[in-house]
Amino acid sequence: MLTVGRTARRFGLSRSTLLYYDSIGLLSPSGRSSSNYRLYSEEDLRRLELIHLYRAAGLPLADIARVLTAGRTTLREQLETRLRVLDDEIGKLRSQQRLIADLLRARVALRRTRTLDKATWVSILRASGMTDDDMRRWHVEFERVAPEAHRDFLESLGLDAPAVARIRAWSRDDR
Amino acid sequence: MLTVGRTARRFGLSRSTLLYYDSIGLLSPSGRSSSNYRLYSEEDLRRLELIHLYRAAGLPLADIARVLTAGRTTLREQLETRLRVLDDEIGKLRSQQRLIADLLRARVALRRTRTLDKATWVSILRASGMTDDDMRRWHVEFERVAPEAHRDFLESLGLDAPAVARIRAWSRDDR
DNA sequence: TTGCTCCTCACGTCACGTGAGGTGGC
DNA sequence: TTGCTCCTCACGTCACGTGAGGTGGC
Repeated sequence: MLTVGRTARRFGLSRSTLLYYDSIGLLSPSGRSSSNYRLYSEEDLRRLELIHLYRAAGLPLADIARVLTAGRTTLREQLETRLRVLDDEIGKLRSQQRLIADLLRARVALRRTRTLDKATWVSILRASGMTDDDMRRWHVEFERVAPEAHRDFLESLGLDAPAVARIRAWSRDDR
Repeated sequence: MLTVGRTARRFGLSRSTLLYYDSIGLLSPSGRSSSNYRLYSEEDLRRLELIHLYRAAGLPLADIARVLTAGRTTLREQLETRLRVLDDEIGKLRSQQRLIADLLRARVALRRTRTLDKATWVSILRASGMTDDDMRRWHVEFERVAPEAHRDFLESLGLDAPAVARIRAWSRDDR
């Protein structure tokens, strides 16, 4: 029977983590000492071992609780779901990386040319998740609310007068 | 001058996001209508554009606030820092993926052999970040507190009696 | 007596989302 | 009058970390 501190140290966890697990009912030590200290049994430790393992896989505590009471099928499902979520999360972080790379490169370009070019701008928007439709809506709104600023912006991208005019007309087009 | 809802829609943000930015002083609309509606000016929108961009790069709002008042050097630093943090985060998620892959493969193996083998177990522990020292400490504690369970566990990994005895002796060795 | 570990609240975190209850504008 | 948008609180989220104030054990 181990106290909180010892149990925590053995698993490389903090005491407050174990207190938290107790408070949410995920892992309540099966005993208490005469002085009301939490005492973790071998079975508690086996349970904690599993919790620790699934946490290392990034499963939320609520899912872990479910897995521990339900069977292997649930575990497999949760792990497969987590695998997909991880793919997603990594994808998002990757796009943040690409965006930052673009921004840093754009700043280098900006040092040379004093301005962003259209390709860089568009790539930045795309990297942040903007679709063609989003961009269209963005132009339309920009043109509708602040046409001068819109023109100013388009020119700042290095577009020539006809190109600016074309985009603005397209932005005013209904639908 | 745009209201909150319109501004939010234009940027694909939620109203509550803008209310939050206002509450923490990151972006306070420069005007209010007669009926106390928030009114965002063109300058506000330009500021929001930058905030949105940096958020898409994953910068925390506190850092964005700093970047907006400080200069390009700060921006560059923050972006480079963020790039390193992203490397780290992606690395962690990748190791979670590897761990899950191991767990799923282990379950397949388990279906065939009714047990985990040592290599799989060790790879799982490694994937979850355990070092040799951690493992050694783990064995020592296990042996110290629950020698029978320790033996049981070692045997469950498919180790033969001499191997189990060797590991247990090593676990009792001082230091 | 001095540390060390333990106990139980209770608040803070980060970036919002979600009501609750109520008031203007078309 | 009916929607729609707006307003200001205030609480919830996720997994803990960090005191605050106090009590056992070696």
